[in-house]
Amino acid sequence: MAQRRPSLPPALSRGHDHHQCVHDALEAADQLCASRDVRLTEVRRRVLELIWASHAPVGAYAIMDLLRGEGRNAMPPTVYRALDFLLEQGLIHRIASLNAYIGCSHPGDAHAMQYLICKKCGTVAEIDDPAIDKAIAATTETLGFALDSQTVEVAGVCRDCRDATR
Amino acid sequence: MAQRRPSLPPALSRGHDHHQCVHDALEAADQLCASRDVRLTEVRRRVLELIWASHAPVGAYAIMDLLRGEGRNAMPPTVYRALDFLLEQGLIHRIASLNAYIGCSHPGDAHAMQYLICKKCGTVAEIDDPAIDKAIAATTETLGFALDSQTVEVAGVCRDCRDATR
DNA sequence: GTCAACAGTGTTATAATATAACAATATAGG
DNA sequence: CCTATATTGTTATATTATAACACTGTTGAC
Repeated sequence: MAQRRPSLPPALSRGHDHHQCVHDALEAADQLCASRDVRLTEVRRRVLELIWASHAPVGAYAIMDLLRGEGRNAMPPTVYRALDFLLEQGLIHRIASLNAYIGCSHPGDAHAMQYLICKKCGTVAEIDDPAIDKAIAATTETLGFALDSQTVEVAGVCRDCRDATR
Repeated sequence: MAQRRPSLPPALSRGHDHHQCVHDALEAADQLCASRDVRLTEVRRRVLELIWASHAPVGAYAIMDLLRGEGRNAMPPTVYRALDFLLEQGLIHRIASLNAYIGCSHPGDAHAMQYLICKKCGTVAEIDDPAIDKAIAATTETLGFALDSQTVEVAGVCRDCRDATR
């Protein structure tokens, strides 16, 4: 039974209340931007909301199409500027291997960038495993490499998708 | 003194015999392809050699320009096909965060994809740290995530570049 | 309030990376 | 040699991202 299993990140928990996810993310974004005295304008907020529409990463041009579907005359720079802002503020992350963007599940907190990417359902779950972090820090230390940032992208099949094919 | 320091991957060892690197890589590629009964054609071999020209990753279009400089009339598909072949055979890797390609330093061996990317000199060193590997395997296991492939891209400044600015 | 300074957005054009589709050629095996 | 298949050539186009400059809205000094 699901509740007996190790606790999953919301993204990997099929039955989770996603409406709550989105609500929390926007709330957190509002507060974070307020506290930093930066402006979460309408375009930026809407882009963030569209990205949070699912836990699968969304491409910049997909976002653009969604904005256009809403009657906005969005051109690439509009979208990329919003994405740049959200990236800078740590509200979203870019998944390099997919050229796509996902909402950050714990903005404001310092954290490594570690992602589990399900090849079946497309979901990307952000995890924060100190052991991975430490292992990387230890190795770079040994090699005299000054670590700035690290990204771990793990591709595979999530539990729900494995269960579904049984 | 360099010789007293922990041993570095060749890519991060400024004084290393790079001609030897290239030679070894091509030799290994020849043997690997022969043993697998696949053809390391002239284009493919030349692309591999161009990628090995440095330990910094090279973009597909840069390779194309180099081929053209040699009188070949290379178009994008030519380059991408060669890259696809080399990727399939594990002779090169793609650095997703840079959209660029580097030679694999131990083709044929099963290995994780772990890269140290120096922001100063552009060098990318492939490392193989079992601790990182294990930490990732442990976490995915816990979450019921079936691991297919993993990429670790660490950005920072390599030892030589740090030393150089002192 | 008004105006200047700056942040944000609109708009046009283009750069950089990658693939589709089909024709031509080279290679290996019968 | 000849056919099947792998490889390469060629043209066109898709996808992702940025440059450059004009316009608009917001904020703070006065």
